[in-house]
Amino acid sequence: MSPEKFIQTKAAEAIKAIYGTEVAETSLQVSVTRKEFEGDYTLVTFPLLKITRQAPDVTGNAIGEYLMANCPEISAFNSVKGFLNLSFSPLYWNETLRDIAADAAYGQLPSTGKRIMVEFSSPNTNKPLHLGHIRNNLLGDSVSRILKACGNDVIKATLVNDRGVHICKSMYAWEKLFNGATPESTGKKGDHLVGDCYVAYAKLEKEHPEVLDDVHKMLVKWEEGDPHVRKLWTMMNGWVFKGFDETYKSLGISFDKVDHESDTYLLGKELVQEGLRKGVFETEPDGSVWCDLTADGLDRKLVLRGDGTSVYITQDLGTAERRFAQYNLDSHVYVVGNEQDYHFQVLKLILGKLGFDWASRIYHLSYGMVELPEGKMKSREGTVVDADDLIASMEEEARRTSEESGKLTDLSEDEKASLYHTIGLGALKYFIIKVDPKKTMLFNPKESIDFNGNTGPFIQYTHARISSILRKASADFSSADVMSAEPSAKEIRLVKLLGLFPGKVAEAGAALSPAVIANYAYDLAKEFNQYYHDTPILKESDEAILRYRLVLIDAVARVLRSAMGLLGIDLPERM
RNA sequence: GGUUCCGUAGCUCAGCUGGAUAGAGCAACAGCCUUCUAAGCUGUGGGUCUUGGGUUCGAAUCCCAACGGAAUCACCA
Repeated sequence: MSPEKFIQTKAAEAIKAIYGTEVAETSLQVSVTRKEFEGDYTLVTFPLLKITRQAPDVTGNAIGEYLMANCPEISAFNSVKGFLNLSFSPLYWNETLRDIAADAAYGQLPSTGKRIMVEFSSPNTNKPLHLGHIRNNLLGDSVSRILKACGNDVIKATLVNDRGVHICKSMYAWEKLFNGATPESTGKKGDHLVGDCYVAYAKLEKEHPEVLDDVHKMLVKWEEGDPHVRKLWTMMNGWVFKGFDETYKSLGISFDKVDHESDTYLLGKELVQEGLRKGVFETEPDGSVWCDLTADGLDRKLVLRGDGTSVYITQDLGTAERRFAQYNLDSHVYVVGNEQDYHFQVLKLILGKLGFDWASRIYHLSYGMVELPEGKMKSREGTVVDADDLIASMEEEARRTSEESGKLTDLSEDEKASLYHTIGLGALKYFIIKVDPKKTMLFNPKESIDFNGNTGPFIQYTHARISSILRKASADFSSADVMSAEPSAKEIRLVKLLGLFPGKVAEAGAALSPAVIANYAYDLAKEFNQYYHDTPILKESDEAILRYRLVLIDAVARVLRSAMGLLGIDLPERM
């Protein structure tokens, strides 16, 4: 039971005993006591004054005394204005630490029996991944891990946008301008080569607008299955997939289910027919089909063109229906930028009108754009921050910092390279994920991502410190008894923070916000560093105290690993 | 113009399911390495929480309005 819940339960008892009034436990407000005051948790008594009809102090003291007398876990209290500050006894914190230490899966919440699909990444195959995609990928990957930790069965899915006019543009430019260049012949990563084609096309179209007609003809040929166009398409997409695989691997991201739009773009047409039968949609004289959403405060939305071909939302309707049926989903999270807020609003509405009860369990994790100091990133103006370049520069930064410290000279080159990757990626991931997803965030390429302060490497470093102590510790603490310990104030603060972890996991899952976990991990690491600074852990002659400390810092390391693991960030043993 | 989101220290961000004197990091300045890893720790300065109303014992937090910024309202995806 969490400390908050414990106090709520006991305080409700107290109020019933003293004032004879039943209050709902959940209506009692309990928060962590502010640093300036004595105590661990605080019951806000202002709202109770109507019941007690007494001054705040009197009310606080009355409840405090009852709790002191009836709960061995409560060791002290003080009442300041409308705040009743309660201190837990060492017994309580020792129990908490013991339970955490004994729970190998601490932070993993009980199964909900629910299955959730998380769709993210969903790249276009006409250009390499950039910083905006990184935010999407990291959010999707992390939310998937968090929802899993919340006890759900999670399916990570992506829908590769591998067809359409934009893809044909790259193909057209390659045929006209690239003289048969291949990734092998140029030494370029496939996705970058195709990206170059796309940029070259944009330039070409500016000078010769008529080429767009040729591109449209190419798209028609693709749809007809023209062997030449299909062959070109398969080859160039192959290059891109290979490039993407490398980037995904480097980011540590994978999918359980990969859909391709070339397979799904015809889905949804039957749903349109069904919608017409149900009277949800209406046909215009030109044969186009619409959904009237004006009653919902939106516009009319096209769902099928006059020529019978699909639009974007048609296949999204169809894909959603297929996925819910095929995987028996309880809900579906789409990680897509906030520029598509309107699209998902419409998607949910239409699915609801079609009678799918799961429409209300579609969540759009809408995240803000990553902007540069000059403003938005634009592919055509060459102002995008390339994902591969960024990862490489982070690794380089990690190498520089590490070599300056000179601590790791005994590692092999492979071990070093792997470590720099871990640290560089940790810096990058944490930098992006610590920000509330829905906020637009700023990235300044001129100031490289920091390795000091509230950063990934700070937390990694904290873990490396703990690992170092545990390596040096000779005492065996695996079966240490912590129940008789008398923890210091700093130690209690650490235990208290450790106790918050499962609640943070639940909170992050409910809000679909990995930032909650990132901020928690930082708080814990910061608290540990303070403890580390003024407590020489190993220089303790009392074996019992030493073992208590080792159990404590081992638990801190474990929770840091779990928390950062939810963000997809590895913590090294040394750095 | 309609809708949605955002506005907190010089900069980047927490806090937002209402609670005590609004917190971190970076940058600046001043300290701490013969002591378990200084990617660390301690301290100083820095705020009309965009503005104005309202609800409340109590508002950065909830409601309304204004201002500023972003996105969107495609037979693009």
